[in-house]
Amino acid sequence: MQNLLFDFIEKYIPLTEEEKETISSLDVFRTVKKGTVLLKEGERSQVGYFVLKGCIRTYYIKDGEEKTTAFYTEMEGITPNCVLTKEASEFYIATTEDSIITVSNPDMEGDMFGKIPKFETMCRLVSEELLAKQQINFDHFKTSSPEERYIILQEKRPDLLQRVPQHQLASYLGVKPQSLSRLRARILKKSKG
Amino acid sequence: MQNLLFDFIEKYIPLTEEEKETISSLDVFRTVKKGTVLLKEGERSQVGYFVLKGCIRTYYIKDGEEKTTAFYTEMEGITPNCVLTKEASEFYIATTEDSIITVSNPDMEGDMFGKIPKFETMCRLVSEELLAKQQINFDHFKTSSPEERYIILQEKRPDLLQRVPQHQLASYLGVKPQSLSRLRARILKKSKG
DNA sequence: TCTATTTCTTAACTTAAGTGAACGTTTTGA
DNA sequence: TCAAAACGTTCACTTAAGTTAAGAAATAGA
Repeated sequence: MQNLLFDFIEKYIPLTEEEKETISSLDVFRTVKKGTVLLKEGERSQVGYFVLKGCIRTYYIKDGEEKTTAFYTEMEGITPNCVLTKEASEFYIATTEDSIITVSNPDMEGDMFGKIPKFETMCRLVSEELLAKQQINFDHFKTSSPEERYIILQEKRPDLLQRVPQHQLASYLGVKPQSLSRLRARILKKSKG
Repeated sequence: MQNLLFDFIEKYIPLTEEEKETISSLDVFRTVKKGTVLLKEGERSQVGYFVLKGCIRTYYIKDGEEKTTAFYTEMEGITPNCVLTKEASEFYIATTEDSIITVSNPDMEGDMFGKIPKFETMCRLVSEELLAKQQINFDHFKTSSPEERYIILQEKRPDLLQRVPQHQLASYLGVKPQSLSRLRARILKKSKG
């Protein structure tokens, strides 16, 4: 499992065996059961997550309803806004499957930056890359209809359609579950002719 | 004008006079007339922008129509995805006002990281912060109606409503210009009672 | 295993956004 | 300065999403 993490890091920077030891010694791996809530609205968490296996999602509760806004699967991670702002979190984080994740906090990051300076370079590169990707994602979302978004999701992350409940997908696509059902029926009908 | 840039950087890291000299020597400031296209779809640009004064926007051309997806005003910046991926840009960047901006490329960044190591820390912090903010923004967009988005924009970035054409705002809010007109009329009617 | 709960789909109705067109206003550039 | 283009609003009509409700299917827990 550690190798998955090293592989990810080594896409950005080379690691010596010694450095791998240093990372291993941090003991960041956690096994988490499906449905576990990792962060609640209102909490002031100081930890970020990285998914090695499984899936976690972020969601809001608005007017008593869950609104799922993001899914993080293998080799994706999230540092909740509240870690940076030190304010109460606006959203929840929970696993949607039994998962293996890493849990880290700013102190550990600081440690790492001291021991492996390249590590900060990696974090910068990852952030910059995610920021740019995220912007493109948002752009596509704004310029597409729900139906187009669904079709694009089918192409880009087909696994999500299988592994995640429809009602969570719906808010991810910016519509109500009923609209997602309808929209899927519409697409199916079109493809049949 | 340079002081604006130093003030921004010093929110993240302290700068000595010598370091300020180093930054100044890079000669990154540009004065740009309203409507200037800084990046075109299909180009493989290697530069990022940071707005000191004025406003720039990113837009796509889809089905022959301009779709504006983001505005960057004072003390905001963008590194287009194509700089990182080295692929052709999907979008355009243009000024919406006469502006003063900085223009930088990865080589200059590398230079700076060598001369002022703290500079990389700042870039990491800025990216991390933007990424988290961006995520929250996207979340709010997904979980709101166009009308709610407009009202929130009125509160959060009232200047945009004044300084930017309606049809550009419309796609920024995820609707057609006609819908924005209608939606504004609807809000006005409600507030009058 | 069997029940209770959650999830997904369908349907009828309401509301709002998309579309195409018209028209007055503003901006722009020759 | 003046004509052409771009812009913003309104309207009538179409299409799709929100809402409320019901029922079937899947899931989870006792």
